[in-house]
Amino acid sequence: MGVAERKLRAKEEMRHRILETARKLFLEKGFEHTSLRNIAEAIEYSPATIYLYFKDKNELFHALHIEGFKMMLEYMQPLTGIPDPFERLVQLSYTYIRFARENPEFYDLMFIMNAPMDALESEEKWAMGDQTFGFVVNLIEECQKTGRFQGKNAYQLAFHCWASVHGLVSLEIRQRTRVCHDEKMRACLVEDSLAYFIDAMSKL
Amino acid sequence: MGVAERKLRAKEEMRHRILETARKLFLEKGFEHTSLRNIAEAIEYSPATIYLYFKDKNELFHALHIEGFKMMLEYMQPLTGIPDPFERLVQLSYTYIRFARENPEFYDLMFIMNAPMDALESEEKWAMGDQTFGFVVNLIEECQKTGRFQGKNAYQLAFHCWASVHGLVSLEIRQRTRVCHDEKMRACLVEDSLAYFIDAMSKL
DNA sequence: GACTTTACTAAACACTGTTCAGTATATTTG
DNA sequence: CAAATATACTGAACAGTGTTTAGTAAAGTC
Repeated sequence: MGVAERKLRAKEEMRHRILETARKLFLEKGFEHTSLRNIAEAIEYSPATIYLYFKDKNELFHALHIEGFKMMLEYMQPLTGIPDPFERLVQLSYTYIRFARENPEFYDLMFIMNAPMDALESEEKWAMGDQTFGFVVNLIEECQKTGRFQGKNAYQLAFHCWASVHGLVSLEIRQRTRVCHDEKMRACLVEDSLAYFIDAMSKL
Repeated sequence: MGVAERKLRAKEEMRHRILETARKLFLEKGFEHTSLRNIAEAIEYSPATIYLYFKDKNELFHALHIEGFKMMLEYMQPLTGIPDPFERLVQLSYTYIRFARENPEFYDLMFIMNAPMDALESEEKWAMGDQTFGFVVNLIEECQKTGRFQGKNAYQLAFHCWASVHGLVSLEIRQRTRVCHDEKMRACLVEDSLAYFIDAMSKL
């Protein structure tokens, strides 16, 4: 019964091809300016075909949402080599910002846009986000083992870290750093603010 | 020549009417789900009429963008009564969060969405944002007069404050606080994180 | 009363996401 | 092998979007 398997493989391949093309177009022209018809044209199929592989545009978004988290986890991988957990936390902040800057469209999709959140009612879909957040929680807990952050809730503190760095990154991505007219200062606005945050964490 | 004046008044009134209706619909159904045709129908005019008063949808957005900042400044007004500048800064954070929670659609438009930013190439359009940001910068400078934040750049520090609070608020608005499954903890995630921030500022 | 300006609109254009009847091909069955 | 069925795909349509333009009817000016 090799036929059924071949068909299944072809089906998955097609799904993959749609996803690859979607990602390419999204990164080229941004999410707002990429339509299903654009993607369909790129893969040389009719728009209706996409609906045979994805429920709707949101499901396509969500698939990329997951891809984004996988990418981010790859960014985080090298950090496991750093022995001191607090230094690992510091480097995590830098890596997070680097990920956001190198993949602004993905960052947008993962943490700013609300479109892919609509479909995220079912629990299991949160798996990737949970895993990434869990990464931070673990890090905080390891810091606590070395005597840091005593008596603090690890989840609470992880959220605090996330929000602090996200605040910087999201303002930059959405061009709100322009309130600072001095171009030289604007260039290091995020870095300097991050330094304040890290300093505060070290004193916590 | 009262005719020209009356016409001008009527023109402004119409502009106002469109804006009021747009705001009402935006707040009712959200930005994504409000079209120019919806607005046109509500004011009982043709969609094309709106284009006689606003260059395009972005200009309409931008007008509401300004309204949002005016609202926000009103929220901030009572704070001037607080004598201690640091306490004023603390209360500013609370007020900022309250504004965001009471007017999530406006907050979205002002600080998260990128649609209205497209049109914001010309300098003068930044006036309202500048004024609000200036409010924070002044506050930091007043704190410095009482001995706080010595040797720090006021603009830099103001951005840090803004980003810290924005990080919290934007994650909440875009439903990313859901990574925390414990409902009880989720309820005070933002407040507790803000407490960390304020504590850090007091020690700076 | 004729001329011009103003305010407005119907209709179209080029898009968007989405659905569905229909078709051509591939596979299974008698 | 031929007939029946299942699969993969599409053209065309639907209902919506922002935007433009030609044309109209009323108001104001001379």
